Amino acid sequence: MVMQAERPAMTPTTAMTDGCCGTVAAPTIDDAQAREYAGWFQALADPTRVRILNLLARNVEPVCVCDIVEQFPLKQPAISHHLRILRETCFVTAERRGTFMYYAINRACVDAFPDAARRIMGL
Amino acid sequence: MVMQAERPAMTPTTAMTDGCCGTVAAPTIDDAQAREYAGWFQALADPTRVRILNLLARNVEPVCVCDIVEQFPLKQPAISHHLRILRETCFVTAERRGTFMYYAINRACVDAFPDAARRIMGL
DNA sequence: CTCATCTATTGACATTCTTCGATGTATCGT
DNA sequence: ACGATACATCGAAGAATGTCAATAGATGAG
Repeated sequence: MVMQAERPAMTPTTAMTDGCCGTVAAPTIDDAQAREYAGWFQALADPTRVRILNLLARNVEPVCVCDIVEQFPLKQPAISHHLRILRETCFVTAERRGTFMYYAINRACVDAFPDAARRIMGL
Repeated sequence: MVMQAERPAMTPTTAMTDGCCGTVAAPTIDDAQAREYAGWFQALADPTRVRILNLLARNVEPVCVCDIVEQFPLKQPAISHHLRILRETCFVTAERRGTFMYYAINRACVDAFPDAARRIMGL
């Protein structure tokens, strides 16, 4: 007969669940919430979107698409695509002025961002 | 002859660059740094990884892979894959104890995370 | 050494993402 | 109404990602 390898003891924590070889605190984030957070991170998981958001953060006044396109080596449809993703995750807002679309950072959403990090990683 | 549409005036900001129709502050994050930040966000852009990180954050003591596998509806190779991504982005650390691998949150890296958000979005 | 256990890696497959060119839509000026 | 400009959307190609089954590597017991 072969013995199961012994695991060192662990200090107790709250909200325990039985593990295959010990006792471990389960995650506090359910799958739905994890998907939401992952979606937010996903929106920032592209260098172009990071830089677009940084550009908008540095401009108090909204910025039009043509001005954004000029700052990147990408064509207008690609920039528009990235702006849409940032809009759909509420990181930026869009506003029409004549034929121009003006994008601005959405402080309400961006300021709430660190809370997610805190809830996930317990910062 | 067709006139170019007029754009409303914008308030001056620092570090100006000429835009197609106005003046806009350029991003302060270069492409290399944006790629690094995007890589960090990419590592968190999956619900399973978010929950794994949350699980590890809630356990002061390192947790072995089998205990992690038990908390998710995924097979061990998939969990191992996610752990590797979290390890390569320095969010977690790994340590061997016998045949078991123990994973723990990497506070040094996680605590530095909000700084990135601040640098990008000027929080 | 040999076997059993725990974890990592590989290969394959489906899905999603990024980008582009082409086209559609909205708005303004004439 | 017409044409021009600014932006969004569509369709497609190539790359990257997530998952599993199968396999390989590492470690400890006997």
